[in-house]
Amino acid sequence: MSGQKKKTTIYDIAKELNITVSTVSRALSGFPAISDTTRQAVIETAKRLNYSPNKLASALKSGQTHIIGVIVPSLQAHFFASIIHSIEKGLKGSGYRVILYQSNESLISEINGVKTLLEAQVDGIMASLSLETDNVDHFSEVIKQNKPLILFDRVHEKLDVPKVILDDFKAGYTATQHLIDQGYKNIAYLTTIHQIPIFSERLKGYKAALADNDLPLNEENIIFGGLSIKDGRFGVGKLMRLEHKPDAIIAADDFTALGAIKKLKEIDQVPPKIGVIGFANEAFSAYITPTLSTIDQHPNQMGTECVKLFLDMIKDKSAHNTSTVIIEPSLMERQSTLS
Amino acid sequence: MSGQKKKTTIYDIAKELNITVSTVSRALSGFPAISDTTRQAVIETAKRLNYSPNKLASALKSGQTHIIGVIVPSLQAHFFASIIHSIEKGLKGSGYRVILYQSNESLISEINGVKTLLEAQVDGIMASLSLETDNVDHFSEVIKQNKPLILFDRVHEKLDVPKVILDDFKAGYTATQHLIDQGYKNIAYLTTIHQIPIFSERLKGYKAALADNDLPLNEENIIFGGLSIKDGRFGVGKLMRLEHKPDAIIAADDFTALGAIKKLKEIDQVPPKIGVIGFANEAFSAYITPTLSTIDQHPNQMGTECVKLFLDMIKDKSAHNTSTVIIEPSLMERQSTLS
DNA sequence: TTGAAAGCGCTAACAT
DNA sequence: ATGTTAGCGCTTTCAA
Repeated sequence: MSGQKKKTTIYDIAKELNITVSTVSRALSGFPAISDTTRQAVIETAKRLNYSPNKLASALKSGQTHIIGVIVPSLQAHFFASIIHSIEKGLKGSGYRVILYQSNESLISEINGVKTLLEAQVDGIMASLSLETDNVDHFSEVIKQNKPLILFDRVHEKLDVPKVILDDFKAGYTATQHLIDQGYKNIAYLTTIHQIPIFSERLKGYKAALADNDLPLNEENIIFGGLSIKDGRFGVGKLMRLEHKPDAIIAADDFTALGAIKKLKEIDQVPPKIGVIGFANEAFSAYITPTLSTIDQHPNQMGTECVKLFLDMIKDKSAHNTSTVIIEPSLMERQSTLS
Repeated sequence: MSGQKKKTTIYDIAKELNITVSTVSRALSGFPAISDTTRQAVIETAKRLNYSPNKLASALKSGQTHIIGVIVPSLQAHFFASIIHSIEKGLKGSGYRVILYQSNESLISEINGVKTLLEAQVDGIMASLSLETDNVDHFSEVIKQNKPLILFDRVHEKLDVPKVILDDFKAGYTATQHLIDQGYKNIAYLTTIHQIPIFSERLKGYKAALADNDLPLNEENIIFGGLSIKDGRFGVGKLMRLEHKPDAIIAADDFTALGAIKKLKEIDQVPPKIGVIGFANEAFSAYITPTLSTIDQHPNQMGTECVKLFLDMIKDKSAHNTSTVIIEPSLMERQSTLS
């Protein structure tokens, strides 16, 4: 049974044509100093023998896999799925491929991801950190191996590498100013307990906007919890028990905002009666009722910039690139804040 | 400059301990006939020298990469993101990893994907076909190489391999029967022009349910177009121009259903006035207004079954496994059909 | 323009 | 329990 034919290698092609493997290798890889006849013969024979190159062998020898490892917290968030999409699109034609790793918002899993990708000999890594990531030592090996490392969206100051981020301060400021412009005066804020920059920057923007508009900052209005539909409901529950109830709510992501809206509808405070705005412009945000105002984070632009940075770094390995690309957030005005 | 230290290999460890690489290799891979002292020394030295195995070399030698290639049409659909998630979860602890490839619903891209994955020497492939895929010759090489190939959701009859699918006939039947039970009598159907089984099976289910309930089948009611929000709006537009307007609409996926709902709202026929039901239970379906009735396709169960099949096939390569796992669809009754 | 040969890092049969 | 050695399939230097 079985008798599984061995796969065709360049040796088979060489033997078939009475030439050596080096010639075959050159012909196949577009080496210039090869006669046209030889090249044609090789290509024709390769096709005839159904040859498929073993990239493993080639990578082992050349030290380049042409694979980029990308680590994201989760594919379930449309935002990250979009970034991946634009990274792949941007890489088209460059010869580089992506291999994905989901950390599932877990630090341990992220550490494992870096290890796995490094063992797979990726040529570089792009990563967006998990919510749990407070320490980034696991990335130092990437830098030590002199492989391009690029951080996007969820970054860490301790890592001196190129980054692509949103202007999160501005995002928070814009959301807050928008609510104020709509006439809301007592604005609450639902965010995560995790100390990661994008969220604390947004919060800073919120505080700055309040101050710039001479509105008091009420610490009770800031709820530190999780980010999810459930947490949104829970947060609203907490806020509604306050003596001085807020008239608008900023949620640190759209899922939390969605939960907030659902709860508000139940207690008959349907937005924009109480205003709600989120972050990320998730897939559902334009379709719920009321439609959800939010801050678009331009994932496609982020992906494109990551690719640009990566290709630059590959081209000039020596240049210690630590540029930070900052993407401008956009306000999406929808029904949930239109008072 | 640079002076980039070369990476530690098992040779470095061997030299350090005055033993040979084979001993090191054995110690590291858990080979039994190794003295405890040696093993300890090797492990300790490996850690000290910051050794990281080169899986490429190991894979080249052993012929096994322990990587599975997974091809999906798109990560933007929550359904596929969920399947990926459960595949990764199911693989945990098995030593296998996933590398992802998005076909973006393009046949050419899918062909390329198979080629790329094969060149990367994956140990097997799991795939869900693109809408354009009417010919599956590009998978024959996978079979020829005797590598496990598993199809899920979007399958093809010409491929005699294990499959994990939804009972799509039943899904279509259930959706239709549900509408009939709710009192709808003239049910339209928005689907894709692409001839792929899941959609034609659903349509068959629809026709069967009509017949079983002695309702006439009106061919005008079946619109063949694309699947997207835009197509949903467009489909409704077409239907509303019919002499005998339908009182309910089945859309072949939730995105199309969403488009239909948006259009219906604009023309003041808000569901459930005209009933709407979709397929896939996408992330937004429970949150739009009205909430969208749909058929849940149990992506997590699908992923789990794919993993089971794969591990079975790896265990027993000789057994020609062609079992088809059929997942039962579940009706999600929501507001859009509650008359 | 082509060939010969070394070697990327690892595994595993065969020896001892 | 450990050592020796021959590759896995490919690239690339050096030589012709």
